[in-house]
Amino acid sequence: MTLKLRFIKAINRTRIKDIALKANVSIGTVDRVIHKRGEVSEATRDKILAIINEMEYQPNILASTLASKKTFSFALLFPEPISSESYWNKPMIGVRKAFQEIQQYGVNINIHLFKQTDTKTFKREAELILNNNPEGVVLAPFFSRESKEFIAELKKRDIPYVFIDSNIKDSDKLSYIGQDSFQSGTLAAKLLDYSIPENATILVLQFAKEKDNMNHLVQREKGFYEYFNSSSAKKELITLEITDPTDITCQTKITDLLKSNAGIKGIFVTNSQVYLLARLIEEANLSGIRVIGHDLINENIHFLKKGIIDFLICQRPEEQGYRSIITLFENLVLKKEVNNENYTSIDIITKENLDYYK
Amino acid sequence: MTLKLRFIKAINRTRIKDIALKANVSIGTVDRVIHKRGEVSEATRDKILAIINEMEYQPNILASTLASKKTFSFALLFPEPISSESYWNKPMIGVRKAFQEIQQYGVNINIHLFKQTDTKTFKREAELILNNNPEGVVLAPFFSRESKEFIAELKKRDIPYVFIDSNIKDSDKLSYIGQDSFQSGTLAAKLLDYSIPENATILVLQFAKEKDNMNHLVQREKGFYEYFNSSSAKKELITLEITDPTDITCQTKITDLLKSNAGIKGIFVTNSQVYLLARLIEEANLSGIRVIGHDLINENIHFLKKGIIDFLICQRPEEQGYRSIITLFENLVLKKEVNNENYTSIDIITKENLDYYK
DNA sequence: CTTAGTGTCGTGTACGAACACGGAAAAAGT
DNA sequence: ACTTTTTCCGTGTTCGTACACGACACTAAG
Repeated sequence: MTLKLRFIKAINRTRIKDIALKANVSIGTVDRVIHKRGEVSEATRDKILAIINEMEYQPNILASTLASKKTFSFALLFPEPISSESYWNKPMIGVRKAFQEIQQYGVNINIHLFKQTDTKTFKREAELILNNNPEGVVLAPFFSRESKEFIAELKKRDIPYVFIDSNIKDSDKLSYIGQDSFQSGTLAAKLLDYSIPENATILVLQFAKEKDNMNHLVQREKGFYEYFNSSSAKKELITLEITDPTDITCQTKITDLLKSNAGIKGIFVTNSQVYLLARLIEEANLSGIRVIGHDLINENIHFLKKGIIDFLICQRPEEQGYRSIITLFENLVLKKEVNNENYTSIDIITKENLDYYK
Repeated sequence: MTLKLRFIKAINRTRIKDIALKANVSIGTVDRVIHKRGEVSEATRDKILAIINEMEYQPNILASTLASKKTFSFALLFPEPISSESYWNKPMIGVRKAFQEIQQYGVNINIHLFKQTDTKTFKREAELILNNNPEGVVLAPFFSRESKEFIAELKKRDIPYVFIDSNIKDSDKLSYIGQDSFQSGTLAAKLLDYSIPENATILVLQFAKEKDNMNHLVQREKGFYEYFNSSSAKKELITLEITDPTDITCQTKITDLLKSNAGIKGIFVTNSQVYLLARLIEEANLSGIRVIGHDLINENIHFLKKGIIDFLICQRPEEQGYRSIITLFENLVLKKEVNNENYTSIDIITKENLDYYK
């Protein structure tokens, strides 16, 4: 049995000439119709359009971008990574990969970084971007108010923008690339619920220092509680907020709680700093506690392999970076329709499947 | 703060002319060197190569494929899907997506399907492929002996081939795209181990009728047992092989076992037909049993949503199909190096994160 | 010394689309 | 009726690369 996918190139090759011939006009005229450059009488335009339609003509993008000297400039507005191990390095990897693939098409990418603790740097970089007048923008709308000002200006200039990591509703965005934090919280809840005995206690740990994605943390927590509210699972929940996880008094506070309350069989850390907790557990030599946290960063991987962290819930930051650029590319260069919302998968990672998420 | 990714197009534009000028030769000569077409004296060739190297010249693939009238023909050799819901439809989706993206580059894809129950159809289709003399081949080496004959011939003709779904070791393949079945079994074991109380019993169900991926099933089972052998988990395991899951006597056999043995708190089905078991559980109105199976097919999704199936372990068949084609493309058209082994991630899917795996 | 053969290399055209330029025809102004 | 403006359309060149064709020099055979 043999199937074939229909192949266009050979047909496409002299397509425009064919159209011109059929319509009894010159190639230039067909050209003007395709590019909506006016300067064509309605009668001939309609005739040509009909023929184009009938022949199912599709332009050859290779030749098109080759001939048009037009170059596209994309701007990126990301938080500056705190360290070389930090979360925001990962989307950048995807961005670079995307760049490698599409630079042939004349796409240029300018990267702008702002400090997560300083709205002024955000404003300054946003203005720099506007000065460059790029064809498209990818931004992490970290500061809500400043982001809204920025996208208002982008909208005025008809520059499409893609949100990454967090979303702003009702904003005429081209697309949103990111994860559903609420569901990721619910998922964490289910895993913990399944993993520990009935009537055990769960500790929810909120490390609040790293302001990275504040909104996400809240959503995750909400999702987590929502699971236990709406299910029949009998678990007791304790919440603990640690403002400075590197502070020793805070650390002993956690250790003391764990030692004094033997009923705690599961711990949920709402952000990527679960490795700090894992370190405490290791030092205190505690066992029998299921630990779940977020993000595939090296410190976490270390404790996942050791078996101290049981589950990591991850988004795919590299893929998000990649997709954000590709989305702009598809819309602007290839002139395709793109999805308005693009949730990346919520991955569950354990020691066993870790190797296959790289 | 502003970073820039280096942008090549503007430089590339007149690159070849520059090289020709610097080497004091004609464009045609530079051309011959780049395409290794001989016909160039060693002295000039070395001189040109040095300059090319120094200038870090990279050809513009757009222009290249545009100019070369060469078309690439890829052949696919897949098992025929048993039904429209069957597993082997999914890689095809990815193949079609890849085709959409790369047909611009002059790539044509011929799809050949064989019957999973009939080695003769495999041989016949393999021969049809050889007659077409394609530039590259993607195959699922379903029948070991026949596959080896086939790839021996491909090797003789210097046609690169990519394995999908299962692998043949030491075969000079261009790449393998698929999952690690053993690890997926280990992962299933861990999830079940975590999800049920100590000292409970686990039932391993082997539906053997669908011969789909026999080797995979064995590997999965091995991985599953390996987990319990090497860990301190105290669980009793029962294995049951069902030759015909649609047969009523077999079905009652399962139901009776579950009813009589209340210690069974977890069930592992080694293939995608876990929905058959779920149906039985629903009909018998049993509860408190954790069920884990494989593959994101519609029937399984149905019971996952209902909460009867707790976990599905999935490979990404669409991505596998997509990647297999893209790998050939990158190697043959873009002349890139490609990975020799390409394990796709082993995803854990629950009711909670289901929506983000599409 | 001529001629055929071989090894080198330069020139010209093509791939499919984009767009500038300028010419012809039609419409508007004087 | 003649000029000017506007509308419409054909021609020619370009993008960066591939490759056919033929030119030229050099060697070996006659």
